[in-house]
Amino acid sequence: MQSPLEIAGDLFQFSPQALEPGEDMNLIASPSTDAANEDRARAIRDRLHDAIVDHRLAPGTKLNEAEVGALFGVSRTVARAGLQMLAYEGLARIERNRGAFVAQPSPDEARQIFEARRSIEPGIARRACEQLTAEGLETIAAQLEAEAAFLDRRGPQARRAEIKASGDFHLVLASFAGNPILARFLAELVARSSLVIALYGRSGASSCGHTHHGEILDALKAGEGDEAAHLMLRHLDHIEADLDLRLRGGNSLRDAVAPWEPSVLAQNS
Amino acid sequence: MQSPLEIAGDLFQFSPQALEPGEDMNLIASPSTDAANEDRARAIRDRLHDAIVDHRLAPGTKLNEAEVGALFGVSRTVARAGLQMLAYEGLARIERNRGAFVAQPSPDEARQIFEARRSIEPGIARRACEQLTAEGLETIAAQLEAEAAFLDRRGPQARRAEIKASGDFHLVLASFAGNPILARFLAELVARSSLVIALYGRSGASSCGHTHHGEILDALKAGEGDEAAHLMLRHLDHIEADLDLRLRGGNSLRDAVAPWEPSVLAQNS
DNA sequence: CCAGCGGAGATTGCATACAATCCTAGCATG
DNA sequence: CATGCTAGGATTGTATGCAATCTCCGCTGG
Repeated sequence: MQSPLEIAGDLFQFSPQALEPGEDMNLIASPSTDAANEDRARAIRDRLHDAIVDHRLAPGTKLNEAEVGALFGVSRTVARAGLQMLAYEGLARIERNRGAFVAQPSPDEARQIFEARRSIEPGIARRACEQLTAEGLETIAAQLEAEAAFLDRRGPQARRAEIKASGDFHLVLASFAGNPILARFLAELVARSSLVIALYGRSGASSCGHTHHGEILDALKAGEGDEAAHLMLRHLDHIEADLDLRLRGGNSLRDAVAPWEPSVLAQNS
Repeated sequence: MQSPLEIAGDLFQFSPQALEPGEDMNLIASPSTDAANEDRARAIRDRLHDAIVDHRLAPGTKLNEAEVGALFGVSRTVARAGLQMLAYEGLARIERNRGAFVAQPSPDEARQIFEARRSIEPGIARRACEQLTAEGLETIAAQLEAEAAFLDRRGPQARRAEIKASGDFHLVLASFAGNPILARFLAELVARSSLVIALYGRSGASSCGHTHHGEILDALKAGEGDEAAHLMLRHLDHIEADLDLRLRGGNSLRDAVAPWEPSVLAQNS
């Protein structure tokens, strides 16, 4: 029997970007950076992050410390650190004495995620518009093309790549707003949105999303920040409207009885 | 020689809330929650978090794993996990093979922090206004009184408590906006703001801040969400205007030469 | 047939040990 | 005096071991 992790692990091996048309303009990524230089926990987090965002790891999947460690050739200590990072970003949930699982955002959480995006992303679009250079516009346009390239393809691989590219559009845009902190918040929200879509997505909203992205880019080109912000808001509304957030029968009883969302507000002492 | 950590540790001992007038309505806090129930890493994070926000731990302070572990009676493993949490929230910075330090936000980061707050906090105020109940208003009013109580006192202890209470006002308000995710973002920003004030704060802006808080509460009482949002924006502008963000001579050459802000955008793979 | 129980196996929580790296101080050398 | 070099100690990075907890499955008794 092959574990879900190994399946996702396979995809790690023959580099997924081999099938990505325009993978190299992915600015958010650390191109040749020393990112994985010698931070193995972060490398694990990055791989799992991508696997989750790509829907190669389904919500609820158990992330076994020993297994993760074995997959990446490190001890449980390092694997654990990577999993804790994921948990902090809301992509995984760690239950004491039970381990880590890919997060399963509740409908409520899903609404919160999109509300948060509506709160910050129009402002990001507006600011990006103000500070955007010619090359910045090119970068965004390139990202859009990469996205488009996947629309014409068939198969689950292309679908996954399309979802990721669609999210990356938002991240690339945010990277030009000149505020790394907001960009990080958005990165978290986009990643979690991917989980939400995996759980509650209905149609291929992505295609509509792509046209929206094109319109936003046009507004940016025209230097119309307010219009870009407005379009972004509409775009987010549209994505959320395409979700089916009715509480469907939970898979496990444990989850149904779980007291609340795992202590999101228990922040301060 | 007594280490900075021990000094802060002393304050841990004779519970600082002993001198807080209205400490028990601190809703963000987990009152009797099982928070520290059996998550010792989180407990450490909470204590250090408070110590940093209270300015008991100065920016740049070394956070030695062994020392932290000894202070809390746990092994380095657990201490390390707590420090990693702090790092993820931007309250600490971890350098490979060098360890953890209380973060020292650069002027640029400081601007980003306040820009981010301006991005999300007016919306929070507006939403809180919509959803606010009578008891919610009371809770906020109580927080405001607690804040006021510190204004009349002298001494560094009261000053610290005042700063913390001032931040808590924003957090309590956010807790009524019905979006734990945004509340968590804001909690991070408020905590980092405290660091910024420690580094670049000029006057006792807090007193002005308190009158602003009062005006915001009035707007909330009147149900005028837009006014509350506007006041919030002005309030944030005011706080930031009271900072001296001129690049003052860096303490250490190492920091001055440090390549960039430690990989905030190196998020995705 | 089903609820209750118990023990084996699996998995996590944590402490500790060792290796790798860094920092410091002292000495030598120009 | 300034610079370079080299132990030695201190600190972090990682693996591993053990105890605590959970999960699962078969058993018993009703």
